[in-house]
Amino acid sequence: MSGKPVSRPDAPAGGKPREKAKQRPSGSNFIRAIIDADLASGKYAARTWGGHPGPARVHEGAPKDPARIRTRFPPEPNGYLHIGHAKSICLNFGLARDYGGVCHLRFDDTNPAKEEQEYVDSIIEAVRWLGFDWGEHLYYASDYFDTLYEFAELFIRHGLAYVDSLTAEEMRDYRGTLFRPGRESPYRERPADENLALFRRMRAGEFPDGTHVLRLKIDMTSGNINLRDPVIYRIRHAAHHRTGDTWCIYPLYDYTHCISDALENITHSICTLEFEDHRPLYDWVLERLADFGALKRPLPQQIEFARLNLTYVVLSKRKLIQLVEEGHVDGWDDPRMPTIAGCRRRGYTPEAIRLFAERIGVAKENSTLDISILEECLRDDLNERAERRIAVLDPLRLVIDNYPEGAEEECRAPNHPQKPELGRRIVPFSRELWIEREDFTESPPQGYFRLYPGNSVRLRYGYVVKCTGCEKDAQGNVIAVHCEYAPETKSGTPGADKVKVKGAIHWLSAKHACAAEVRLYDRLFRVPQPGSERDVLEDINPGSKKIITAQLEPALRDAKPEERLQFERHGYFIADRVDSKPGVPVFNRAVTLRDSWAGTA
RNA sequence: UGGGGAGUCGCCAAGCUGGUUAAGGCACCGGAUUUUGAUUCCGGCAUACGUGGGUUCGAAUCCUACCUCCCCAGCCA
Repeated sequence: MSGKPVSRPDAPAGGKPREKAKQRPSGSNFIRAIIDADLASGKYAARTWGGHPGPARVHEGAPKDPARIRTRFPPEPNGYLHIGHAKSICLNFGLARDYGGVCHLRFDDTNPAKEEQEYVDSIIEAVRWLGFDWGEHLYYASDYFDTLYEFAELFIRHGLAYVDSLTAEEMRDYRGTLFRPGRESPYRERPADENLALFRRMRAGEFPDGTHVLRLKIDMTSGNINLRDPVIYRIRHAAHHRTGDTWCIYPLYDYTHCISDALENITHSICTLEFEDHRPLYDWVLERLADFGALKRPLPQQIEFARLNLTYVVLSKRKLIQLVEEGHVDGWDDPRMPTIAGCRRRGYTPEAIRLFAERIGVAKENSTLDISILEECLRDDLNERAERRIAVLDPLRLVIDNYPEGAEEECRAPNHPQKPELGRRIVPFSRELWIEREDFTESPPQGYFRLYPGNSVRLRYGYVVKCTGCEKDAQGNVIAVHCEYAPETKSGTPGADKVKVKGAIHWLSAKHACAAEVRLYDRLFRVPQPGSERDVLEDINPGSKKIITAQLEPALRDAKPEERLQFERHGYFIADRVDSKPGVPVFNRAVTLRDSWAGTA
């Protein structure tokens, strides 16, 4: 697989003069500090077993080398992955890579009502596309249903779990509030054998949904509500995408996740901040199981970090689903969507997303990053790699009056200005060209150095031309610009540079150019915090997608699907992987070039 | 009226076993190169670490009080 490691930021990349001060671990973060300490203390050195030694069978995929650092990325297959998940993926897989460990991909599929195979498939594709490889370590929480069940009986036998028959509403009432302790359920003191019998009947399908649950017996007065006898099993007569109708009781997250981690010998279980309150429960379950002899120490430890927030996008699953289902976007992979699939189709590279994850760091402070940081990462990556091409997005006819009619010639344009090894291609030149409408004006603003009557510019890779005037239609719209060229200024010929001009514009021979569909994408939302002031739908940017017919240079006709190119002076574009046909590419604009000229727009 | 977290430059983020000129990135501002107003390059950019006290020769780092923000009352994850 293409698990090409991203170079660490503190790895001297090309000997840049960055190591002037004393070398600091710029990639350091609090999680690495924890791992470093665990490694230094030899916490995992003694681990030699290949799975838990409890009453349940050892999971067949149990890691063979448990002493290594082991992380996991544990999505619930109930939606598409987005850029926020990418942060977690890069973190978990990155840690494993840097510490010579492994990272598991585990589907947290304990709620059959929400989960689907389609999501499993899309998640696998997304993680792979990002460039990460879990090797043999693809797991499902549902792989552990048998073990989880056996452990539950263990809790019951030890008097630490009981079947509660309160209704959901009653249970909420008994739970208390944030400020008031809860009360114990009247069913709390059911004898173990009765609980066991009831639990088995729950499993056997004798009860309808919602009639009973299995709860851990911890502390109804705890200030931490997660410890007020959390429910660990509920009855759900629903088919599961993997286990079908085998089960009608399903374990809940808090109970499942920690045990799954332990069964896989995860060393560091990294999750987001909102689970901080759950850590005591995570530890409680595992400690008891270790006490029972069902698990061995050292146990995995949960570590929380701040999830990613980005301006101008929404990342909540609910809102994303709404955008798709109500048709505000063209599906999960709409190039304006912050999903991994959307980023891919927009033209993002896995490298750019990994670079982004590296740049933003990891900490526990809630923060919102500006989307421009992501965009800049794409530019950084594509600037290096994307070949340059010419496209005129808003064509205006330019006639070179002193150029022979019917004549044509070839101009050579390098594929990359800094990388001659990438070669060059031919761009035909003739008397009538397409130029960008915004590259001509009759009344130039201060500092404008493109075409206007009397001014000269260089036609990139071609000649210097001097504007002589323009033609207008009845409404006064400019329909053609006229100019005269200086034959001695052709690029690549001796003395071509003698004439100095400030501006250089791109152009295409009208006769040779081909028309193509180009989609200009902009931010999906027009405000930094969509939905914060009004309904999120009202914050949608009505101009987030513009479809135009642009003129392309001949070489662009053969662009392969997903080929990424820079359209000079415009930005980076990708040949759409879905809609491009052989010889008829359709391009998506991934991101514009930076433009420091204030006169633009 | 409970429990759990976080506050370092415009945005992220190191440092936090006390002693550094308080890393780095992004943004921004200069200037140089440039046939992309791109890229690249060079330079600048926190006497300041939520606030007030305290300990100390010395505190972003320790103590203390306070302020602000975030999360938690699913048989979701």
